[in-house]
Amino acid sequence: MRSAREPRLTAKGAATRRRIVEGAAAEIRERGAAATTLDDICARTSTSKSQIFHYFPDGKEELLLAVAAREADRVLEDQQPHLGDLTKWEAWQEWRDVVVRRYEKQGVHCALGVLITELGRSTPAAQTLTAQLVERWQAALRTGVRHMQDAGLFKPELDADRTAAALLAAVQGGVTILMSTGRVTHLEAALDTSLALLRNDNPPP
Amino acid sequence: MRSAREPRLTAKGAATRRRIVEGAAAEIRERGAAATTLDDICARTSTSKSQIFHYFPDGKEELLLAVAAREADRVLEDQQPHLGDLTKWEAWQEWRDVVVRRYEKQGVHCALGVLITELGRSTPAAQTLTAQLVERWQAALRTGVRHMQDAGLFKPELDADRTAAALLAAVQGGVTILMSTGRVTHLEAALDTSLALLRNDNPPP
DNA sequence: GGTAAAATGGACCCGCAAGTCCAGAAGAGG
DNA sequence: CCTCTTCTGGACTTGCGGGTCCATTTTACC
Repeated sequence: MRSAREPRLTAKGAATRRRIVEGAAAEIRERGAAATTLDDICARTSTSKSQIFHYFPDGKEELLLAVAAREADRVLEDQQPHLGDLTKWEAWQEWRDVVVRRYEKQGVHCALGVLITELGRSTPAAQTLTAQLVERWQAALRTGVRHMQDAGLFKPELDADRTAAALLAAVQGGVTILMSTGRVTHLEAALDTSLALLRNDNPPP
Repeated sequence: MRSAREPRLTAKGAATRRRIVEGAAAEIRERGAAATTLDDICARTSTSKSQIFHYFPDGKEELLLAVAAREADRVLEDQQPHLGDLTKWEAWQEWRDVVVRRYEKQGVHCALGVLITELGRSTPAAQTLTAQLVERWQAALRTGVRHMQDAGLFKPELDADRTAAALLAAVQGGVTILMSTGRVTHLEAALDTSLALLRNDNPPP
């Protein structure tokens, strides 16, 4: 992905760049993307604005995009290994628990949620990023649904893609409400209800 | 709700105030709350900043809050009469259709979604407003679930509040993904899946 | 019609935050 | 060591946007 025309980074440079992205992510989690200034990020990361523009020539937008990309990866990583191995009931339950715990712990401080909603609509690059995250996440769930169908644990008539979409929406809705109200109950209810559907539709043995 | 200490509004004044709120809502729908400036609103509504501060002495925050309150009411109104009369299967289906159509039409331009996510976390007043909307919406759904239980159409063991929470999360998640991607498929999948659960759990006649 | 309150226009102020610049320090590589 | 590149600090510029002020017009009401 990295263009060959960019200046090569030395070890120190790469470390600084990483520090900036980390610090920016933390700041955004705490205060929101719009409320986070470059000076805040400089203060937190012990850098100066010249570094920010050195590593992110297009300024704030480029930095925010880098943060968003990193957080998107992290969202999926944090659900592993369960998300990649949804082959039996226990795995689904564990996945559900991991998701709930992750967001319960993060509470209202969800950098990705902030970025999607504050920056998602504004730039095409951010929209693409969001769309890719949705697609990757949904694909993992879809694969899980298919595994269960192959194992005879989910009804074969089930539309795997649609089911994955519904699960993803359940998570997303629960998280959105969590971010607004600070309560994790909706996320739990949404996930449990969705999983209950799959259980009750369980084909007879 | 209106304090007695505020200056009394004349007919013209009330009209101007309304115009400002409408214009602000429209602008926010199109560009987001953070990107909307008071000058934008002035230009669109043919007013000057002095009027904004005349009608909203606390400035932008107060105006945004007024917009959010109005949009919150509107969200619920737009779901009527179906949301208030969820007493049979057809009503649920009609409600589902209304919700999908409403957001399909609005597309990514959801002022409330924007406000909840961009302003919800920042101020206590906004958080309260959001919490109230969630509670009112969920209460309506909960009442519907109870009606169905009383009529023997939903299982009596169902937790009405939890079910309502799951439905609300489904809508919210679908809308969030709609706002990010422009596609209504997740909203449909989430709602249909949730309703299917209730149908399949249908107690035997 | 007179007067007090409300409504309006628009110039103005001010601070903040994004972005620029350049000089100098720290590394890499021979 | 010499030199070229990368990295860093921090002062500076600039524009934008929220908020203020006051003079003027319009409306309400007796």
